[in-house]
Amino acid sequence: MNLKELSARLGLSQTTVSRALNGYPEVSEATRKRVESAARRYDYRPNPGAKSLATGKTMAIGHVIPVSTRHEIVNPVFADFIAGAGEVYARNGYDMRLTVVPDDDEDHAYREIAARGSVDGIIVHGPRPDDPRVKLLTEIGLPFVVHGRTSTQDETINWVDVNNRRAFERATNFLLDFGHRRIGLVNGLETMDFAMRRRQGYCRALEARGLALDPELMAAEEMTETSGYRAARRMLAAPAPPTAFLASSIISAAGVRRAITDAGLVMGRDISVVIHDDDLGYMKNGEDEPIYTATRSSVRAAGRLCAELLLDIIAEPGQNPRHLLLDADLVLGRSTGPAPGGAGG
Amino acid sequence: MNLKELSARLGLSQTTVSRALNGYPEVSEATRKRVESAARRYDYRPNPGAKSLATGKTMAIGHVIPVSTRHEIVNPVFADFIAGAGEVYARNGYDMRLTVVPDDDEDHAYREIAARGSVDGIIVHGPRPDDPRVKLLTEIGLPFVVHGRTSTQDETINWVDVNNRRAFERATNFLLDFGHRRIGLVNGLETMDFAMRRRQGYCRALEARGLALDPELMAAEEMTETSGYRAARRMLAAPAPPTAFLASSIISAAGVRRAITDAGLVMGRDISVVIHDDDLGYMKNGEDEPIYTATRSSVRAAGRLCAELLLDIIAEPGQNPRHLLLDADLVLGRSTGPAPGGAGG
DNA sequence: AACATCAGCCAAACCGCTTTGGATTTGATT
DNA sequence: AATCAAATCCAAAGCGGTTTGGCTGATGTT
Repeated sequence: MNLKELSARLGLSQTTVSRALNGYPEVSEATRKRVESAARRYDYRPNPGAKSLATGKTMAIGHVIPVSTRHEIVNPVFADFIAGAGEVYARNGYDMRLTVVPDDDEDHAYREIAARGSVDGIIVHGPRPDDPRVKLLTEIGLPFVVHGRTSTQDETINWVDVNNRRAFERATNFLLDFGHRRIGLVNGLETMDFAMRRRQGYCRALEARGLALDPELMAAEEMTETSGYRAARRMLAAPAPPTAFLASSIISAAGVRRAITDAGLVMGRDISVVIHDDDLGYMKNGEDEPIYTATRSSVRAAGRLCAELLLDIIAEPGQNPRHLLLDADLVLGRSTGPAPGGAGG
Repeated sequence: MNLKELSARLGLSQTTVSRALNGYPEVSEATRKRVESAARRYDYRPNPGAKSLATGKTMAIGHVIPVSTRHEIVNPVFADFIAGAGEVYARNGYDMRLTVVPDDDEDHAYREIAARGSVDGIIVHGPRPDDPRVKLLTEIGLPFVVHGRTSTQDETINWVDVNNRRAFERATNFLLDFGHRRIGLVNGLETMDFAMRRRQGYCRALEARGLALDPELMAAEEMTETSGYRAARRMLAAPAPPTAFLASSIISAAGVRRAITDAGLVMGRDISVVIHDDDLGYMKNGEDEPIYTATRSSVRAAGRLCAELLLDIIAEPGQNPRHLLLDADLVLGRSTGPAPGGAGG
């Protein structure tokens, strides 16, 4: 069923039917009711291609999902982020368009998407410090929101981010207060902006207490169980092993935990662990009481916020850039305790 | 840059330029070269809306991602599945369109997608036994491939599935051969077709040896760490605890493992664990040597196969229904051993 | 009664592409 | 030289919507 048929059946012009359905005032309430009920009866849906051609809007948002070229993995937070964003799109009649791309080819993918003009806006995932995609999209003039930040051009663009530095500074201070002096950082790849900030928070807390930074206690790898395991095992095997770990995700924390168990230690008693918890649906940090002490910030909520912000920008262009800096909660779990034989807080 | 401008610049008609770019023979090689180089120079891309309007094809595939209404979780295998399918789409110039939907509203979502006609085909996720979506899509005539099976209409439709029954039957036999007699099944929700088949495989193996089925040893919940933990803890606390577990995913296995550790037992020594391993990129089952003994089948590969099959069907309609039944590998890890004090295999 | 106003509707143009049905030119054939 | 076929190219008609610029008839004003 298309517009032509529908209007023929109604004995009306296409103009009137289109206007009736799109809420224009030049149509009497009586006819509008009649048109709407007919549209429902015949299950009429405007063809999206035709509509986009006529209006210039595609009612679609593009997401580019980078796949790590090195390890063929796609970041597991995407599932939750997408779920959050998808909710918002569904509520607003928007479509989500996904492109899966090796992470060394992202620029090309964005350029491609922009040139084809098949979306009204883009959400940028996994920004690097000083990310070239930002300049690209700004030049093109395609509305976009960055999930995370890019360090340099922050003022001029729209983004939603967790206050990663603050979160890790707090987590580190928490451990320091417990008397821990050697804290192992099991971070994500520090080519990612968020991982860089987390390390900054960690370092800042240590330096504020006049503690030296030990490169042996800082790992930066993909956030997988295996990487977490390897990093923690290496640190634990060193002459001066850490008494606590700070892990960048609940998944790498699983590896950290395995290394701890392997070493014959008990988490929460012999050794403390604090994680950053993205509050993933399928990887909850416990139920009522958290398993791990954590800095927590829901990535699904971030997805929602990014999508809402983007739709808002599309609806009302020309606003000043907007930023949402979310603070992570510090939740207490059973994975932390005083440093064994430590000096105390 | 659109066709009209491009052809004006070239001093050719839109017809000729369009034909040159789409590989039609009615155009001399010389002009084709000229057109192609101009298209490249001006970075011309045909407008997808216009193209789809003119051709009737959208060059897009729809995926509906159900979100559990009960626990707000989206199945973590999607990330990998989508990565696999996305590769194939990218190679073939197709777009992926995602819709995120509460899992009690999926039918409506499919109907909506079909009515709007914004995709050339659909991949059906998470089929239930005798799933109504299959009938719906068949009626509508939209090409589709099911990831998994629906038990009843299997012969008439296209699907890609792992031989789940066989996999779990083999896994159970493996444990039985080791002398285990009480094996706890930590399954996914058995409203899912794949989970049902897994239980069937488990039961069949037990019955083949004349062993009674104990409902206390069968759990069927969402495949989260927490659910796995709860199920395993309950079973371990029972009067006659299991000496082995069969877990439906590496994530619920993490919970099983936590319950085992909590009970003061050592996995692989005191108690055995076999898992089904979807070979998720961010949740690898070890590196060289698997952590868990597992039935392994890459969900990412399944995504690739589903997409390839669907594109094939779209390109050549009217073929007989095609089925791909993938066999899972049984890989040996360090999580299994003989039943303690058991009768031996 | 003459005129302006306005609500309600419509015909036709347009969005950017593909494709049908010629038109023109070229080269070979007789 | 006349004829025919093949090779190239083009104008125009869709595809299914939205939107511009009228047109008509009823109402209100003077």
